Amino acid sequence: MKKIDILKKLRSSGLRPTKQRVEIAKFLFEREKTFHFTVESLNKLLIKKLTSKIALATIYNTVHAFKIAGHLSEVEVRGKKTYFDTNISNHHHFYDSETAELIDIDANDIIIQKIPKAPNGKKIKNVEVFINLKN
Amino acid sequence: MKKIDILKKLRSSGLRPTKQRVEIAKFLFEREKTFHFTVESLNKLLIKKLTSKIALATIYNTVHAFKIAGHLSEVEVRGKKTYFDTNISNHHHFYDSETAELIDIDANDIIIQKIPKAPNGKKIKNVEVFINLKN
DNA sequence: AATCTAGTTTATAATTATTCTAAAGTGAAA
DNA sequence: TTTCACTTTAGAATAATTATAAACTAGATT
Repeated sequence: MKKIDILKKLRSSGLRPTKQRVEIAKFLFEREKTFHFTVESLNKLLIKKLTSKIALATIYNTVHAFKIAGHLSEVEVRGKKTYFDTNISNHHHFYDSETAELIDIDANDIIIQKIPKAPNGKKIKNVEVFINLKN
Repeated sequence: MKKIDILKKLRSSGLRPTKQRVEIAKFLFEREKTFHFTVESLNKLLIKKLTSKIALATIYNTVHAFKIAGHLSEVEVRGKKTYFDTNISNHHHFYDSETAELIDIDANDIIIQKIPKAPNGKKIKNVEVFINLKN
């Protein structure tokens, strides 16, 4: 994803392309593979990469704004920190609690044959499968 | 579940049946249906039910001890608070984010046809399906 | 280009869930 | 009934996240 596309992405979702947002967006979206992170891990990586520091609160704000805009998804993992994923397509996860690491599973690699009806007036928003790993 | 069984349950898992543990165990396990709760919600309910207050730290300790002993399971829901479930059999959940409510899904009500192999030297510990609901 | 302004960033304080601490209390073995 | 390892307790500490409010800035308006 090129700089011009980063700007487009931000503007089209109503986010003013500030210096900080552009830096974070470049870091997150200019990559081939999907990327899993927490705000803390992202902060550390940004400190290494950038010369000027971005305030932690800004990273929280930005990640949240990207999530609202649909550019990031939040992953259903229990634990202290919240995980985010640059893969916003419908998919599933392995979770290795030893290493606190997430691995994407393509939606096509899991087929659910039988599923219950949603209760009383509710609808199914999405189905997420979690495969917890051990050694 | 009767009082004598509560005592057995505690003793057999190496937990000294103190006044507080017995009260909490009675509250949690003397019921027909499975029960979902957070430490906060449990605390509020216990305050209503009991005459003497149990320290919040004790509720944390006890719930944790019950979980280690296998009498409770911790549910994988993203969010600030940790959810526990008196249903310790292998099963799945609906999650209604509007009401922050969990509903059990019997393991037999979901059949997974295809599942990927665990990565490099890892094994599958368990598979948990989450069905997120909307209105 | 200078001005303006709503939206943004920032440092720091506040909040919230949870864990830690260490002193006082207690089940149950001897 | 004495003893002691295990528990409970109140309150402090920790850690992730959110709120605050002052300073800053992208981009529209003049």
